[in-house]
Amino acid sequence: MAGQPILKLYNTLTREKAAFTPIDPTNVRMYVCGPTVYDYAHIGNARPAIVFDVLFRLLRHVYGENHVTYARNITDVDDKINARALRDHPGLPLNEAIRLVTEKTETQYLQDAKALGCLDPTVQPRATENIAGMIEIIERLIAKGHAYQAEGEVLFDTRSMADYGRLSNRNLEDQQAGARVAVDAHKKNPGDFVLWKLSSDSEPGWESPWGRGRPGWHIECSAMSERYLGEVFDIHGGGLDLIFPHHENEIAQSRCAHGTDVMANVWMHNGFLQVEGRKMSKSEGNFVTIYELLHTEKFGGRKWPGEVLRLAMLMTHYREPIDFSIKRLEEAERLLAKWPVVKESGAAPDATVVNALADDLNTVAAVQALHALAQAANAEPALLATYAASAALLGVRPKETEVDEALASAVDALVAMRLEMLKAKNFAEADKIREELAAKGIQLKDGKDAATGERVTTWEVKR
RNA sequence: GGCCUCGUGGCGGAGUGGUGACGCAGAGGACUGCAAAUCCUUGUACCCCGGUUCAAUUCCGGGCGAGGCCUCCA
Repeated sequence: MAGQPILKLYNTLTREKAAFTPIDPTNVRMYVCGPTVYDYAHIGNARPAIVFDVLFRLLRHVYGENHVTYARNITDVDDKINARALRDHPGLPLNEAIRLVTEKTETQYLQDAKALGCLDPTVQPRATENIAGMIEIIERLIAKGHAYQAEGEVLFDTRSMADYGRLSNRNLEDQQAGARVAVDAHKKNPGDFVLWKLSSDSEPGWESPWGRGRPGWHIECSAMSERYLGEVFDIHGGGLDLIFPHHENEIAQSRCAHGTDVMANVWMHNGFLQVEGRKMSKSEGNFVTIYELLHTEKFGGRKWPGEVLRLAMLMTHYREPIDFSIKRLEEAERLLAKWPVVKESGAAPDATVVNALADDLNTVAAVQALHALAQAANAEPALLATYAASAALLGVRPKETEVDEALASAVDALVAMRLEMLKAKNFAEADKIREELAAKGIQLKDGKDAATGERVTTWEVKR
């Protein structure tokens, strides 16, 4: 990896930024908590998808495309899913209703992620396909004295782990001091959490040594990360809100089951977003899904391309709060309008862009550097290859398809016709052509030939 | 109540103990038949109150404001 930048990442575990050293440079492993598939993903859900997609791209650049494993789970067992299934498909058997909900939601999520320019993770495991692995971990935890059965549940015994709470910087005493921890009589300690709970006949369930039941919330990630990334891996990511209890409890389960000092070396958490200066919530009436932004006119009275949403997200550092606003989206769109659409070139990306990203994913600086590069490339086409490779690191401006040849020659013909009309000072007809093309999303750009002073017209497809 | 984050111009955002990065928008100009695109020029800011200091936006303390977690919400 000679000549590659030193990658620095902020680690929630240590609360500082440090140089990143992979356990195995030929297989860098990252796990990110994915969606629970019971409803459309909202714009807040888009943030980790985009942020960790950029990290995935950067890791692939630094360590090689085939030397990074990125796992993002699909949580398809959850009581919210059950509730949604009962609500939406009351006539169907529960299992079938659940399947309808999870399949539909998962498909939508994958479409959303694609529209946002995210690469597919290496693996996208489903919770329901990893129940056996979960049961195995729970058995190990019981055998080692870290879990116990009580009233139809298997619970993790938080007191059995000396340094429980390290990630979130909490101790059990503080938890008890606050009066908001649910106290259940059957728990040994208020902070103990469910690993397995029995299901009634009307609830989905799997056979286990403790009876027919279903897993607790956190255990799926322990099982799936172990299966695909091993007992200890490099990076674990997710939203800020997952630090406690989700990630704390994942760590407790995995470390106690495996007897390791850490679960993942680096823990990364993206900040939250607000919408137009207020927190996003259904009661505020500013709750907006990715689907609505892409396909409806709910936000700002118009649709927004996924690429605009993506860039708007990357204009702020991932750990900072974002105020998601129309103004912000408009700025992102204006920037993109100045950036050429290009095919990946295979050239080396710009060092300024790479170094910015290598510094704890400083997408702000990277966007600025890319903007400067785009401007330069507009003036000097030789720079386009570098620009293309740099844009690809951020996942913007990809040319998916070749320009339609028929369209191109048709437009060229109209442009030539317009120039003739202009020579004849037939402005009305000439402007009509310009307007008609604009209505089709084709922007004409008049310039002047430096040598002859004659009008030269170029064009590009805006949307 | 406990733990944690943030507060720079209209907006997005750097940064520093002592000359107001940069981008977007705005304004003015060039170009144009008119526009768009492009190019040039340009104004406006460091939440409040103390303290340290020759000097604080930058360091320390206290407020205020926004937000997160402690309630299976990214």
